[in-house]
Formats: sequence, structure tokens, C-alpha cells
Amino acid sequence: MTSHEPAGRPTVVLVDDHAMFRAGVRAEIGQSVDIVGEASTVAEAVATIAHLKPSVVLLDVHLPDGGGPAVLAAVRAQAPDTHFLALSVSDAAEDVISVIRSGARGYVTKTISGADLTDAIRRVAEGDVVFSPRLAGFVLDAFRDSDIGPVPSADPELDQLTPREQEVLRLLARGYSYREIGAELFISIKTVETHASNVLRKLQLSSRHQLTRWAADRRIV
Amino acid sequence: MTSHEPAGRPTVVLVDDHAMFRAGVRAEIGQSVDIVGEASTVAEAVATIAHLKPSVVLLDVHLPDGGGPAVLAAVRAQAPDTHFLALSVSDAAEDVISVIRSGARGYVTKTISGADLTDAIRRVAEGDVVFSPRLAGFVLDAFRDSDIGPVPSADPELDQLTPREQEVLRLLARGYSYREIGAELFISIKTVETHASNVLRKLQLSSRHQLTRWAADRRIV
DNA sequence: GGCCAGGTCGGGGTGCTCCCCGATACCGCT
DNA sequence: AGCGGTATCGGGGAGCACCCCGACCTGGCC
Repeated sequence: MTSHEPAGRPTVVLVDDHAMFRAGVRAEIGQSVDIVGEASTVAEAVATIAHLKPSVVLLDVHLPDGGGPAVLAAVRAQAPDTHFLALSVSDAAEDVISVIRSGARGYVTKTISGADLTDAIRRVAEGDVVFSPRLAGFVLDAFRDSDIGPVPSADPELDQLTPREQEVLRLLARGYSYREIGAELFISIKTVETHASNVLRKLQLSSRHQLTRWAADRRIV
Repeated sequence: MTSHEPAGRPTVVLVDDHAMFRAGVRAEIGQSVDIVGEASTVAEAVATIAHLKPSVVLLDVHLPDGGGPAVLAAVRAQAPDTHFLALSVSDAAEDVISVIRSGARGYVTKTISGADLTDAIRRVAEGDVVFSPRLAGFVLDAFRDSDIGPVPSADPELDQLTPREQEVLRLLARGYSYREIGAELFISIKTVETHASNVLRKLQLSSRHQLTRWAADRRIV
């Protein structure tokens, strides 16, 4: 759906604990990209990447001493222009999610063809995000089930609160005491009590502890 | 990076409030896919989709009366086999995130070419996930910055708590009172007090309100 | 046996939460 | 002028949260 001109030959570092597999990848894509380094352990990978600063790192998710996320955590700050493409036998959702959360910009399984892998490397090098279609589904599912992102859901529950009450609600949710809220809003403790009491009644809650949870669930902080 | 055989002609419903734009899309991709219906409002879209059950819905993110997320929320349950591809002028992160969270399986901007759009529709119809590369970056960034997914975060703070204290901590974070915790764990209120006091001291918190927020931030619920 | 960590209770106290009353004042609407 | 909603305060009180003491028991470790 987009056109990608090969912007020169990407430089690649290959991280995998199986020498046999590395040889296979070299044979398959060595003509199209520059494989400038290899590593078989986390420590090796960190040193190699920090030194060579390749445009792309092909990163196995499962390594003996920590795996792909460990490598990413260690070198992402040192090599900001390096993009990481996870390459794994696993199509388990937790593997995909963990390595993406660590900062990889793509994830493909080892069943990929040489031509497709070359294309994926080029696209990642250009800053694109590359996923095996099946795996992209995992990420989206996890994403949808989560609570991230600004989804401006104007809670109807909040509309029944007056502006002042909403203000008090926010401070209550942040764990402020009545006294602190009063100092913050330049009103007396008793006024805060009144507002708090109204908030609890309108939201049908019985204690500020429940209110804290109520607010946390709705990300009102 | 993957090959997609066109599995017949996908049926498509087109949702956009600009008739001119719908005509343009029809002209561009009408030969390759079956555009079986159109809609210009949320209500129209919901009725049309529920009735026709197309394989793909091309969905504008911005509609007068609610937008793409409203359509998705209304019909996703009724048409489980229908896939949604968001089609928008906007490349704002919040638009992308909100529509994806609502269940869309792809997002492309209106700058897309007819051929690319046809390909995107086919891929979405087959269950793939399709993104303009730039936009995929937004999703991944939001994803990475969030706290979803099974990333085993053995908090070092929790290690200094005894098993019993951790148990009490969870119940405290859920908003249980000391009395309720005592009943839950078959111990007296005073014992709960002791544990709670220890928890607060070890975590350097001064009130259970702060503790609730502390736990909410760490998703300990 | 001595020692210590963890778990279990209690007494007593201070401060906070939350609710019940009531009061005043401003503002907009009829 | 009257009425309702909102915001502002106060008194008083029941219950809870939190802390400081001390106490007992159990199990593991030297």
C-alpha cells in the first residue's frame, strides 16, 4: 500500500544464538543488505551494536541470557538511529508484546522468505513498522483491550457533578486530604466535606477509598 | 512482505459524510471491489452495516454525529465477520488510537492511491492489519509507553513486604476497609492494622489514600 | 537453648472521614 | 418577589484510619 525505494544498502547486525541460523540468513539476504556484524549473546550484541551502530538489528527474541528485550533495553539509548526488527520462531502474543514494548519496530517469524525479509529490513531501516499480518492482530488486540491513549470519553457520570465538585473529585482521587484540598482551593474544610459528600452520593459510592478506585479505573488523575 | 491472493471481490460499505469523496472512492476502486452500500451519518452507517454485513467497512473517522468509534461501538457485536478500515484525512495520534481501540483493523489516510486502497481493503478483508507506515509508529509508541501486556515486572518494592503484607496490600488497594480485610483473611482488625502500618512504613507512604494511588499506578489490583 | 522474623492480638490515643443538622449569599429564571 | 441551584461555612457526632506501646506464639537458624 506504500512504495518503498531501497535507500542504499542497509547495514545490519544479526543477533541469534544459533550459528546455523545466522549462516542461513546471511546466505539468503547477504546480497541485498550489508551484514556488518553478528552476535550470539546479549553481551556480545550490546557491544557490537554500540560499536557498529547499524541501521537495523535483526534480533532473536529468545537468547540464553535474557533475550531481545534485554538487548533493546541496554542499547536503545546509545544507538538512537538503529531500528530493531525482531525475528523469532515464536508467534506467542507475550513474546510479540514484550519485544515491542521494549522498542522494536517490527516483528517477523522465521518462516519468512528471504525476499520478504529483505523487504522488511529495508522498510524498518526507513522507519516503517513491519509485522507479519497475523502478529499485528495480537498487538492490536492487546492495544484495544488496554486503557491507553486519549479516548475522550466524556463520562456521563461526571456531568451530574457541578464544576466545583469535579474539582474536588480530582483532588480526592489524587489522595489529598480534606484539609489539603481546602488549602489548595482556598476554601474551608467544611466546604470540602460538603462537596465530597455530594460527590459520593451522586456517584453512589460510600467511601473515598471506593472513589479513588472509581477514579483510577476511569483514569481521572 | 507477504503475498496476498485476492480471494474474490470483497463487499464494501463506504461511510463518509462527503458525497463527493464517496464518489471519488467509488470511481477509484469500484472495478476491484463490490461497493454494496454507502452511508453519510452514524445512524445510517449502523443500519446499513447491520443489514448488508459487508466484508469490509471503509470508515471515515470524523463524522458529524460521533465519528468512526461510535459506528464501531454500535455494530461490532452485530457483524462479527465485518472488518473495519479507517480512512481519514487526519494523521493525528489520538484519532488513530481511538479508532483502533474501538476495533478497527487498519488505518490509512486519504492521500492513499486507488491501487493501494484496493490492496489495503483486500488485506483487511482477509483479516490482516493494514497501516500507513507513519501511523503504525503512533500505535507502537503509545503501546510501548503503556503498561499493557505480560511484562513480568517483579517490583523490587514488593520484595521488602512479607507475603501476608502483600496480601493485605492488595485488599487495601481494592478499597477494602480494615474490618472487611479482617473478615476476608479471618484475622482481627488489629492484625490488619499492624500489617497495613508495616506496609505504609516500608513503602514510605503516609496514608492509605496514597497507597491506593501507588497501587493503581503499578496496576496492583 | 538462644535468637530473630513473621504472624497474631490488645489497649489507648489522635486525627480524619463522613454524615446529620442548619445558615448565608449569589445567581438566574419565572 | 419567589424559587431553585450552587457555593460557602459551622456544630456535633459516630466510625474509621493510623500510630505507639506491649504481648504471645511459631518456625528456622546458629
